[in-house]
Amino acid sequence: MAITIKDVAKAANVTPSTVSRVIADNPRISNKTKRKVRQVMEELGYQPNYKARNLASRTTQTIGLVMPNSTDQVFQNPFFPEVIRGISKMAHMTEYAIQFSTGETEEEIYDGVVQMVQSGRVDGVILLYSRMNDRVRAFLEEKAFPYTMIGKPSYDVEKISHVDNDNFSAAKEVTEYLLQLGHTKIGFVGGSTSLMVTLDRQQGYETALKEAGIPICEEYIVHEDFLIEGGKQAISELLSLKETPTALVVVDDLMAFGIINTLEKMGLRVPDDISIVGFNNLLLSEISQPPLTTVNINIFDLGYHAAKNLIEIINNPDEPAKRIIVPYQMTVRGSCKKLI
Amino acid sequence: MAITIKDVAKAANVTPSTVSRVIADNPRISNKTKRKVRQVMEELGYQPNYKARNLASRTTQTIGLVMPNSTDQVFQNPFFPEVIRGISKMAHMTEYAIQFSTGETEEEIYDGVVQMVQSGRVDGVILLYSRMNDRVRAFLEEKAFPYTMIGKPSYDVEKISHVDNDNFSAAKEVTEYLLQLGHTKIGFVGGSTSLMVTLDRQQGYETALKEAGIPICEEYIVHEDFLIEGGKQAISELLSLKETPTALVVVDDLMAFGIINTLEKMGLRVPDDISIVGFNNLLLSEISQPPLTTVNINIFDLGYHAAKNLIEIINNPDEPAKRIIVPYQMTVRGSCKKLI
DNA sequence: TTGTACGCGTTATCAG
DNA sequence: CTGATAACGCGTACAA
Repeated sequence: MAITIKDVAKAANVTPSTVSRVIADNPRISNKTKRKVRQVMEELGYQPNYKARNLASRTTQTIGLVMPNSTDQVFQNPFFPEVIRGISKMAHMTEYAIQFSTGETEEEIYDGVVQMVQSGRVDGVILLYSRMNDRVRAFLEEKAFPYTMIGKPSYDVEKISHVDNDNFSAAKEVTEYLLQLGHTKIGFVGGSTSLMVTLDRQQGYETALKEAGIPICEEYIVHEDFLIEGGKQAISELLSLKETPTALVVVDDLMAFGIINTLEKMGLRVPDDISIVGFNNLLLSEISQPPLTTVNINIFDLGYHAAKNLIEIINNPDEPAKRIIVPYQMTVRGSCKKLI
Repeated sequence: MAITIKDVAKAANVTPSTVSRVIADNPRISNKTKRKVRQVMEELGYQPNYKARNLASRTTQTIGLVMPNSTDQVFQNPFFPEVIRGISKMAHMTEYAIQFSTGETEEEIYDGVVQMVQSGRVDGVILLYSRMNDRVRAFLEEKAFPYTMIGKPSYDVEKISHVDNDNFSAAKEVTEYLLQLGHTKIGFVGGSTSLMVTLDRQQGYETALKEAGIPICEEYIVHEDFLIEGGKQAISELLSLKETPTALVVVDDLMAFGIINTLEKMGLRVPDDISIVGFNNLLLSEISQPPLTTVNINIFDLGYHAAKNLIEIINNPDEPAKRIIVPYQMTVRGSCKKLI
């Protein structure tokens, strides 16, 4: 049996409650007592028992992470390790533990979150995505359980704290960049249309075209659920058009890789035959062939601020919702070329 | 206040202990009572409180995951999402939760694990790596705390359950493949020499050469801690030799990408000027230019079996240690060429 | 500034 | 088969 608060109390000639107060650094305990108790704790190698602590204090000091479903390849995106690294950083600083939702299908994940929340395994939850008609979010909302998300909420944007990039502006900016290079036949390759990030970027893309007086061509806009495979699929659709685009805005670097690969198999070259802009700035984007012009969305910061946000919500449930916009940087490399 | 076991007991006209037994599906409770209690639980929407449950039962039903330190880029390796997916699968099936160690530096991680273990946040731990002189392992060992690891233990191989590939044979096989293609000047690019996976693969490489009667050239063996950056570094070292190798065995696909990128910048082509074999078979390896010949190590299975292993250990601490070897497949693609 | 007494929601032990 | 009763280890009003 590990050593408990009672053992410490006995050894320090005080009562358990005093020890408890020392742990909490209660100001009403004399420094002398604190010193003595702490010394005893040190000597005995005492570690508070979280199971008991949590029961008594009704908190867990842990935050739950919810991923999109892992059956699709989304999960293999280096995006996730990187957000988690950001979350982990903040969690460590604030002494929160991190718990993962398990489950592969949407159904399983939903059940997992319900379980996690109802049984009191976590104090709050971060959704690592934002999509329309999300049952998980609906559940959290209904329970009024503390949560935040990475991405723009699909409704009640003002009512819930979240962390996001300005995806509209980012997409508009890259599209304008392609316009400046002389491209007018610009395509857009998005992910699932239920993801907010797809919608925002598409709007930015469309707005840039409109402002340039270029009509939007529906055929130039395709959506794919998977990343690498989706990229392959997308480009074959686009190339089957009578007038093929000369440039593409692609919402994920992995998707862009899929596209570039397919193009090369067909004997087409990037950027000579077609220009491509991606999003995310993965480690690989710099060394790919050609190096990818992309938008660095600062994934680490997204995670870091999401964790910070959530912890604030947990500690202060009645504060107004906060929206954190993490800046992005367009990173010009070698996958775009002036149209001659 | 959520609804507790007492509420259920009252509504079902039984005592809390009976309800508890129904939850545990105790065989000594009559089916009639079980049915009644279960119905009441349903009606009231009762969910067991894990905080209390864990305190009373002295377990947590959660397993802890320990990563190598995240300051290096290792963490951006798609390897991790994939192992975690495997672990998550098994965890979900067995109703275990997953907790993550936080912390960036080795020191922080160590402290995090100590905390996790001492305060009773987890029932067992999976080390997602295996290295020499690992303080974390030493700690677990000393505490006799249930744990398993992915990779070969650096000592007491027979005494601890673990999940691994046969990295020796895999490396030997790919080296032999290069020999068959006519290469004799074959280099080896490994990760940190403190990682068991590096050592095993290096031995496989060396054994293949020895068996072919080719002397091992120390200069052809380089080690780098980082992945992509390391690849860049490694290749510039190798190219500075008077006699440069014509083929390389590289322990990680990401490293291979770094190498290929650097070569291309220098005007050298893979596989025309130099052949390369990687390890891991990431999603990207298939679509990279050229597509990478690599070893598929079945990362998902590694995670899946590690979780299974750990749970068995937790439930049966005295069983002998088990070693699970996950099969690998060499996947020939386009990054190797016959030497003329 | 410290001690007392009780509660947190379950499980486990011992009767019956 | 079921019911009391006592842990599990800690936090916290209330009292002193």
